[in-house]
Amino acid sequence: MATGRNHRPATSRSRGIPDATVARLPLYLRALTALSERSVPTVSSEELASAAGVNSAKLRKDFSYLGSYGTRGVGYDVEYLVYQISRELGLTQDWPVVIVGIGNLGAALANYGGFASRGFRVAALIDADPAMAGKPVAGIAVQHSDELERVIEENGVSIGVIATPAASAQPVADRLVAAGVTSILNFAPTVLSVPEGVDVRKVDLSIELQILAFHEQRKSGELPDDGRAVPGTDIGEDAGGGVTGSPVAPPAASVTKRTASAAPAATDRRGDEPGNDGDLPAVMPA
Amino acid sequence: MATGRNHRPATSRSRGIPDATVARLPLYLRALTALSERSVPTVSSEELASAAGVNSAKLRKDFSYLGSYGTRGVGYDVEYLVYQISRELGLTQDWPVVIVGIGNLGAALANYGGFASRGFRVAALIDADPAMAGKPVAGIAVQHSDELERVIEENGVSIGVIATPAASAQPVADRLVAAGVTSILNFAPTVLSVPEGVDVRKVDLSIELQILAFHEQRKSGELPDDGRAVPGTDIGEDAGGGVTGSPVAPPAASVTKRTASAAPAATDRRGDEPGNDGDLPAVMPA
DNA sequence: CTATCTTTGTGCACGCGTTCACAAAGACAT
DNA sequence: ATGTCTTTGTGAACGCGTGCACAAAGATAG
Ligand SMILES: NC(=O)c1ccc[n+]([C@@H]2O[C@H](COP(=O)([O-])OP(=O)(O)OC[C@H]3O[C@@H](n4cnc5c(N)ncnc54)[C@H](O)[C@@H]3O)[C@@H](O)[C@H]2O)c1
Ligand SMILES: NC(=O)c1ccc[n+]([C@@H]2O[C@H](COP(=O)([O-])OP(=O)(O)OC[C@H]3O[C@@H](n4cnc5c(N)ncnc54)[C@H](O)[C@@H]3O)[C@@H](O)[C@H]2O)c1
Repeated sequence: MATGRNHRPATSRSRGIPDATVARLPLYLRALTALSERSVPTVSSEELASAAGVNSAKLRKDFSYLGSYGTRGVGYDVEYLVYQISRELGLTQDWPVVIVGIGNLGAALANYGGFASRGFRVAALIDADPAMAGKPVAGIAVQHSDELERVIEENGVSIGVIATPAASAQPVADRLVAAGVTSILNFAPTVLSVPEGVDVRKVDLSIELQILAFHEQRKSGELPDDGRAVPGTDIGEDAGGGVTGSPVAPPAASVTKRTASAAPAATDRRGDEPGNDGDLPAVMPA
Repeated sequence: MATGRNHRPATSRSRGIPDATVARLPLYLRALTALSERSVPTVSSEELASAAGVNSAKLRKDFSYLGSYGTRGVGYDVEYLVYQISRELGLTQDWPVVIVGIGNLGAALANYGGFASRGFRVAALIDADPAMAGKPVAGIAVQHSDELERVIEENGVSIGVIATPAASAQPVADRLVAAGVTSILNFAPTVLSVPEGVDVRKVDLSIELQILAFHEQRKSGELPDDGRAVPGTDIGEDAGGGVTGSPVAPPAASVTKRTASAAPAATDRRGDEPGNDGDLPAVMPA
């Protein structure tokens, strides 16, 4: 999921390419680029789908939204398809990008080669720390936040990347938008509020890990139901596991007659067995 | 959101929580944690939904999968909900994690505080470069790849993070899986092939930017070649981004009578309008 | 030109996810 | 108790995305 979006007609897609398809185009493009470098002239939907890690029917349907670029009995012309997808994604033009917040992550992003190779050009690196100003990162001198608006306007930047601490993300986003940016890639763990017409996509490592943890818990616990899954991973016993600290207070009655509703909660759970309300020592958040 | 699903029969979710909901739980948890720190006792679905950037009806339905933890006429008990969601996500236990590939990105990840704050503990940092061995990154000494299997087994690691170059990703994934890892977060731009039962989530900056570029292109009104102009979105934008270079080579008839189909492609495109922002997952299962 | 084989393009059905809308639960006042 | 007001929990409708299955297009061989 991308962002904390709120605007969205929902029934607005009257002609465009489905969002799900757009999200896969870069995947196909990557696979096609690899084929192109090996001078492979054509590929079947089956081969390409396999390389991209998707279902071949899905791939064909995706391409059908772009038009009929394949040849029955043969497959797709690699070079031609690379061009068509690039064009559709808007990669046939140069996209200047600004990265705001040149800390650990921002610096890594600035050094990332995947930028330039796809038509994205780092127009500027911005940081609020005066001590950073002038320092070269990835061959580009970091500029102070004061330069933000000027840089955006002078370079016609429409895409901004936020890699500042969470607390600064919204203010930075506001400035980016005010200066003309209409697309933001946010790495800070916060929900950004932006005006209609501005796209925000977010990348949150913490969320990804939590999703993995959820599934991991099911695997080890083996109980699909309500979960008081128990540790003891399948693999070699976990020494490190176990209860460490106890940042979070156990359920317990914190307010009102919560105590009552804690047990009765079993009344609604679908197929699960009652009497659980499992209470394990809590370890976590902050 | 969570769209492309591959393994995980989808139907196997039996009485489980929908994937889309699982993906949002961390979002709710973050918002709730913030409220908790401000000692707010209860929240209504409306308030919390707003803080998490989602629709209130969706939030209520999401919570309904966990059970009936709200009180009509009042809302949800913050502390209680924090605990329930943490438990459901498996955050009440400690998850040791290994990061493989301590380069620009790997080092940034190692320094990321969002790890520990959610119950994830960096058990080890692994890199193939002998020169890196022993060097401390984020307070932890980097270990050579040879130690990979031992570290995983000794710590009962079940979650691995790959931050190596694309070419090394698959081999690293194979070793992780062979050693017992069953969940992988992949930052390398490659499709990983893993056995059934192993979850892989990927984060690809390049793909995110390309998706943004797609929408950005629509906003600026011109659909190169085949498509004609589209009504401007809203924000009086300045066609941001001056067209500079042309990263991608033009079509050119490379095979057969391709030249003909270039124009006729207009036959299928219907009319559409922009405005929609795909809320697809920034990260998809792979 | 006809037959056969390959692979695309897509109609169709199905299931997940989103959203609306409202009955009912409970808080609170009288 | 009874009534009013607030907010949850969820039934139901709907749209999107997925994947099957196959007719048709085109290549290729005879
Ligand atoms: N490091 C990671 O792997 C990682 C992973 C996921 C998310 N994040 C998130 O990314 C963000 C950055 O992480 P980091 O590890 O690089 O942090 P960091 O502290 O190393 O860097 C933050 C940088 O932002 C600058 N900054 C602060 N306020 C600013 C402002 N208003 N304008 C411009 N610059 C400003 C600071 O000077 C600093 O250089 C954080 O929100 C973090 O939660 C980081
Ligand atoms: N830097 C970014 O912002 C960014 C963004 C998106 C994706 N990525 C991807 O993340 C990966 C890492 O990027 P980076 O900028 O940190 O690269 P990098 O070259 O700085 O670091 C890669 C590290 O991996 C190590 N390595 C190589 N092969 C290995 C192996 N087989 N086992 C263990 N370690 C090995 C190298 O020694 C090096 O330290 C790349 O695949 C890149 O495409 C990076």
